[in-house]
This record gives sequence, structure tokens and C-alpha cells, in this order.
Amino acid sequence: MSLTTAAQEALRGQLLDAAERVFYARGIQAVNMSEVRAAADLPMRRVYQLFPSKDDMVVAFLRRRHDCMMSAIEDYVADLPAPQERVLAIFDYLDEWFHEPDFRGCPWMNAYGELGPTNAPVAAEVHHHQQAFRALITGIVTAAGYTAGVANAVYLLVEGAVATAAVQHSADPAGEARHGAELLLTNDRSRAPRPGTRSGRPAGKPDAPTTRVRSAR
Amino acid sequence: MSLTTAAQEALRGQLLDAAERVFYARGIQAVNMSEVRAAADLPMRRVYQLFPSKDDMVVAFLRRRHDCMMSAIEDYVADLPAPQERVLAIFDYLDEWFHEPDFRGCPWMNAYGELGPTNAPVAAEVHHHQQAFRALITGIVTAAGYTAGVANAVYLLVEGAVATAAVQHSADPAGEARHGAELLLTNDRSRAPRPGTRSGRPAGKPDAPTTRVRSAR
DNA sequence: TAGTCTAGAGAATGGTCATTCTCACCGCTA
DNA sequence: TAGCGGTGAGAATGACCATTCTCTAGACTA
Repeated sequence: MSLTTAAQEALRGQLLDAAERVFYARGIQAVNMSEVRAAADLPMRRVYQLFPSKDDMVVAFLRRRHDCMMSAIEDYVADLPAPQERVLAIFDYLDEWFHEPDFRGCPWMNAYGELGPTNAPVAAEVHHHQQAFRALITGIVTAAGYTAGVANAVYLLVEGAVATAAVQHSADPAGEARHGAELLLTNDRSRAPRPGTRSGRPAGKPDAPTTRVRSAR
Repeated sequence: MSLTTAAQEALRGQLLDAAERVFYARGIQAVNMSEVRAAADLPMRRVYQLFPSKDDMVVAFLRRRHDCMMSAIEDYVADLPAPQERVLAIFDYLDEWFHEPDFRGCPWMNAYGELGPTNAPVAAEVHHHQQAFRALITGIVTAAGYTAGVANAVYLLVEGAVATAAVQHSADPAGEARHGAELLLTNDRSRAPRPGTRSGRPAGKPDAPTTRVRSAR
């Protein structure tokens, strides 16, 4: 036997960490396998033992990042009691993300732009991510009692903010989208929760201002 | 003299037509210069006479398409008298675009995903497009008397709809974004134009339903 | 008609890249 | 110690591609 399953998993994680770093920073097609190999500090032989092709590695990178992002948002929102705050916290999450120094847009949209038309597995992975991500967002909004129309609009605000922040190298779209969402939420006739009621976060996270995006970094 | 300026311009147009077709359909990096040459039905020598490099051709393709899209939206909106209708017509334009059989998302976001980190001129062109496009959208909204916050949100809805429609291969996001915009517009306290007043398009374009996206094709 | 210029068609060049292969070596068993 | 399965390091392979070059032929001048 060459390698225990646990050791394989550790190496796979090490490789995906490196791949994610270089692919996200510089683009998938702009990075060759030698660079991935070097970034992961693994021999080429091992790289192809862990993933039979670059495409497989790309799909795995996208999937792992998807899982990571989904649970991060769930956690971010989980301990907020007020439904409207839960919705707005999505945009606070975006604001923190946009402030990360190596933020470079949506990994899935980037991959779609690069490989969408020529690489069916990658396109399918992007499609899957977007559907699941959308379901997560709209789930948070509708669970707070708002209409499906509001939920759709909140989701589109999120997507628009990510695309805009990437190209403009600015975190402002998070706040702008948050403001748009506030307008949608406070005016929704089907529910119209009054703002200001039931505010405050439980211990473990600092207070977030109600009307403004929390600053990160 | 090798070629008159007018003839050069005609050939340049012929080449950009072809380049736009193949680049947009299959991605910039996935298409090689021989394919562009073949699609334009021009000898290779001529291609490099018209654009000194593939990068130059890509930038020119993006710029021409930008000019085209900007004036198309201006025209689309121009003859609508009611301010709120002018805003919503943006989404009708999107709906028609999304219904085109070869719609494949935002050419600029696609190019940014492909080349953004490695190709500064392309990144600059995308940046420029997004700023100008945003100014156009927010100009239409604020000229209709709405707040800057509403204008920002409308713009983000547009960007989100384009990204979502591309990946999901669906035109629905146009209608969803339109609905979100309607919620924003009809509830904007700073202006609150009553819906239903001053409706109807002038001759030359068919009537658009007020609450639903106009079907294209 | 001889000379010169330019164009078209496509091959050659030089470089890159994903993937595979070689080879010397290590740890283990008998 | 001889044999064996697997390893690291990196070179070789085969394909692709942007860009340039060659060769042939037509158009135009004198």
C-alpha cells in the first residue's frame, strides 16, 4: 500500500490550498501545473496521483471553496435573532470578504468566464454553486417572512455587488447593496417588520451597526 | 499607398464582427488567431496589419461592443416619457438580450475572469465599461427623481441579473430584477411616483406591459 | 515587356504547457 | 545483502499557439 487514506487526504488538502491560492489570484489558465506543484511543494508525480488532470483539480477547488463559503455564511447568520438582521448580515459578510487584500471577485464567475464554454464539468460546478448559493440566500430571506420577489431581488443584489466590487477594486458595493436590501425589506408590504425591534447580537460577535456596514480590517 | 482609410475601416469592421462572434461564443483564450482569421475570411497577414496583436483586437472588440450597448440602451429608453417606465425599460432591454440564442453573459465580466489578473489593458477596458455603464444606469434612475441609493441598487440588480442569466441559461433574472426595481421605485419615499400615471409608449415600439417583462423573439 | 510593389495562402519559428517518463534512491522483507 | 515496490526530482514528449516569414502571382508603371 502506498499511502494511508488519511495521508492522502492531508496531501489533497495541501494541494488544494495551494491551487486555490494561485488559481484565484491569477486565473486558472494563466497558472500552469508546475506552478501549482511548486506552490503545493509536492512532486509532479504526486500531483497527478491526487488529481488525474488539471480539470479535476479545478472542479475540486471550486467545490471545496463552495462548501467553505456556504457554511461560513450559515455560521455568520446563525446566531442573529432578528430576521431582518439575518438578511442584512449577508451584506456584512460580503463587506468583510471584499476587504480581504486578495479579493478578486467570485471564483465561480471567474471560472465560468474562463472555461464555461469549453469545459462542461467546470460549467456544471459553477451552475451548481450558483443554484445552491441562491437557495441559501433566498432561504434566509423567505424564512424571515419576506416574499419570494424580495428574496430574488436580495440575491441579485448580492451577485451584482460581487461582480462590481471585483472590477472596481472597491468594497463599497457591499454597503450599496445592503442599503438596497434595507429599502426592500422595510417596505415589503407582506411583512414590514419595523426596524429597530429585537436588535443586538449574542456574545461571540461584536455589535453591528444597524444602518451601516461593519468595517472589516 | 496600400489601402484607403475607408477600406481599412471596412476590413476592421469585418474582422471585429468575426472576432466578436467567436470570442463571445467560446471565450478569448479558447479561440486561436487562425480561427479568427478563418471566421473573418481574411489572410493572416491582413489580420496583423489591422491589429498588431491579439490583445489589441480583444480590447477593440470590447470597446466596440461597449459603444454599441451604451447607445442601444439610450435608444431603448429615449422615447419613453414616464420616468419610472424609463427605469423599468432597462430590464426589458435585458430581457430581450437574455433571450438572444447566443447570449452567454456579460462580455466584460467574461473577459475579466479570463484575463483580468494577467492583462492590464483588458482589465482597464472592463473597468472603464463598468464605470460608464453604471453611470448610464444611475443617470436614468436619478434623472427620474430617485435617490442615489435607489440608483445604486438598480444598477446592482442589473449586474446580478446578467451574471445569473448567463450561468443559469435563463432569461428569468430579467423579470426578477425588474420586479425588485419596481419595489424600490414604488416605495421610494423621496419621490414615490404613483404607478399607472403617464403610461404608454410613443409610436415605433409596441406597448410594454407594466408589471411583466416584454417577451422577445 | 521588364521591373517593382503588394497581396494572398499557408508554412515555419519559437515558445508554452499538460502529461508522462526516466533514473537514482530509500525502506522494507527474507 | 539481494530484491522489490514505491518515491522525489526533473527532463522528455507531443500538442498547441501567437506571430513572422516565404513564395507565388497579380497589378501597375515606364
